[in-house]
Amino acid sequence: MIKLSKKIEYGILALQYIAVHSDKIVSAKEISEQMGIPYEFLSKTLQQLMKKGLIVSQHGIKGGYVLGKNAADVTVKDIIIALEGKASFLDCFVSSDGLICERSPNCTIKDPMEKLQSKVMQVFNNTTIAEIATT
Amino acid sequence: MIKLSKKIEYGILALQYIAVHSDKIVSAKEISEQMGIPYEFLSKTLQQLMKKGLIVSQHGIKGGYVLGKNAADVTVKDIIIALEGKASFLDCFVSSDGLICERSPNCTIKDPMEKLQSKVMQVFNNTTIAEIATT
DNA sequence: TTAAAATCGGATTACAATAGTCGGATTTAA
DNA sequence: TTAAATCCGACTATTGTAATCCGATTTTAA
Ligand code: FES
Ligand code: FES
Repeated sequence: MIKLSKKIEYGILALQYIAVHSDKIVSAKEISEQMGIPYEFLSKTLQQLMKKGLIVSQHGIKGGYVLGKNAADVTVKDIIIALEGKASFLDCFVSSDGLICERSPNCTIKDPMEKLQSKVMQVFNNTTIAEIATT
Repeated sequence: MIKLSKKIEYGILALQYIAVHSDKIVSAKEISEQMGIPYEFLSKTLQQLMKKGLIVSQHGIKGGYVLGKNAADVTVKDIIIALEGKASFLDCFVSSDGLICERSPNCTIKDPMEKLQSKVMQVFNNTTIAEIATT
């Protein structure tokens, strides 16, 4: 299905929460409770976002997370890539890893599908956490 | 993952093939062989498209499929809905079935996400089989 | 110095969706 | 009457998602 995964959903909710409460450090526990997200799963998601630099972590008691970059510079596409590694519609369109579809040489839908994909990615790339946090 | 399912991929490939060969009736077997799609799975997919009127079937020997409507009037969104029932990003955004997300009453991402979704759906709705078949 | 509260991270499990298969019934042209 | 096709339900296999478990490490503060 053309559906955003729970992980993406949680990631957006968390980033939005962190952006809204940018005056303090927020813990995974706080986000989990306030947003109704399973704690362990959320922790994993936050750790991934941290590794990609979207948020910065503070260890130890009184620790938690703050944004790693300006909310206006974090797009939904960034979040998807941070949490799922890539954002592409068809496996054969991921040119980076050496995947070659058996239809590839003379595929009849490749070009139009790539166009479609790039249009959708533009949409994802034009929606930022700042927008989501203020709307 | 934000990925089109094989079923959608096969559906697009098949519809495009049928559109290109609109001078004749094409069988599931022909599409299967020409496009490299598992026959049984493709058959199921074609039957679904038939039920939704995107293609018309002809029983018996010398049977097969032709388009059920003008190729310019069949969008990628139509195909997704025909094969997966709906096209939506988050379960809580499917207002038709009575799903209510526990965050729903005062959800902080609902509005911006709905906007995002409608933009993406516009893209899907602006790409037709006619375009895919001729590009 | 010690305890508490937090992040970190690997491994594992449970569940759901996708992808594909099988067997048989029905239709239709030759 | 036979062959080639659609039709249809049930089934299986595989993958991906979602969630959990357990322990280690870091840091603050009493
Ligand atoms: S290249 Fe794989 S379907 Fe076109
Ligand atoms: S209504 Fe479900 S996440 Fe917003």
